[in-house]
Amino acid sequence: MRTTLELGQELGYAKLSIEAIAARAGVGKHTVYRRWSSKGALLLDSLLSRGGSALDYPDTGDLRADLRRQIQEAVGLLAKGPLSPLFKALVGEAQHDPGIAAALNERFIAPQAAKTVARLEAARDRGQLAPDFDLDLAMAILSGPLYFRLLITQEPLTSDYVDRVLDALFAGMGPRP
Amino acid sequence: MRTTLELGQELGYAKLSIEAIAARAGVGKHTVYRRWSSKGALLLDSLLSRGGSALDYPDTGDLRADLRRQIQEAVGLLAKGPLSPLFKALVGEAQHDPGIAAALNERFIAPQAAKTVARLEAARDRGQLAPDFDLDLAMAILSGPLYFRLLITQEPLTSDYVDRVLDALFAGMGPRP
DNA sequence: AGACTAACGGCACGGCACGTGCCGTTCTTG
DNA sequence: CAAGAACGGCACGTGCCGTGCCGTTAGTCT
Repeated sequence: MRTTLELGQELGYAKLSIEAIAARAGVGKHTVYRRWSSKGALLLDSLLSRGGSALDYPDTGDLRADLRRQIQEAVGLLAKGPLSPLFKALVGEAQHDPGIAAALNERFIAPQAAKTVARLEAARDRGQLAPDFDLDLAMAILSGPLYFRLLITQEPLTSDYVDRVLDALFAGMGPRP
Repeated sequence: MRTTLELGQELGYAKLSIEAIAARAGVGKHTVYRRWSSKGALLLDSLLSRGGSALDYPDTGDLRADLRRQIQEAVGLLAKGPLSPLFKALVGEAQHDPGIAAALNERFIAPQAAKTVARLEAARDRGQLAPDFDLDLAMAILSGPLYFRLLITQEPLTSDYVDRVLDALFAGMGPRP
């Protein structure tokens, strides 16, 4: 997995081959195929083994600050760090490999989304949010524009942009009497 | 281009090969390579030749209804139609091919986004929106969650979901005295 | 301790699609 | 009507795929 990330950063996902990974790692191809059914599955595990756990939510009581901090951290890892191209390529791979799509969702997207929703829920329970607000939707409105920038328009994800999304979200989310 | 879409729907993008397209079309490979530099470029042109133009905005004066109608139409084409898997695969391809990413943006995403912004602008000029509202951001908040569902969580894009996103957007967008 | 077995690294193989030559033919253009 | 470009067809070398088959190593069980 270490070699996968190394070679992936050097060559890019498109030119990355299991053959080259095995050779560089000093390993037979069988040993790779025995554990991973495809290049995508290998990359998913490789990426999750790095920093997948680092994305935990703080709960300082200040919802907006907590959201901001966690998102900035995720953006730093997935959109700015050296692994960003590989993560994007993995999402790309998910578009034509249902197995990868399912695994990516199950092991990364869904847990991450659940954490966001849980944090929103905590805030709602404390009366910081309108009780009828759709938390899943709020999560999507928060994440959606960021992934949109990352994957579609490919513009840089500045922290200013994150703040603007947060502003917009809270403008429609605040406690309504 | 017709053969590309046909074969693409049959085999899926991953198994689609220029070799097979040329053979099915009764054409030499040179003839394909002369016009398109990659499978992705060919698919982009093929997709744009279909229904790319059908996504124009109505302007009935009712902003919400117009947005809703245009989005439902786009969703029908890109997320529900038979070309949906190919469109998703193209976005996937853009993740590791900067040329495709640029072309996709320039020829599809940006024009579409510009239309949305223009429609919002018209509404703002008529006083239907707060004058200080960030239209580009509004567009992203509208599109983002939809692409998020389409590409990331891969859940179905129901018209109910579209409506909920619209609701959320307008809750934070309405004219503020 | 020793025997058994599963996993291993290395190598070779057939298969496929890539991208690019070269052929002789057909179509377009001036 | 002549020149040249574009064409369909075919073949080639290349790279990686996924899978066999070796002989060796490492872990397990009694």
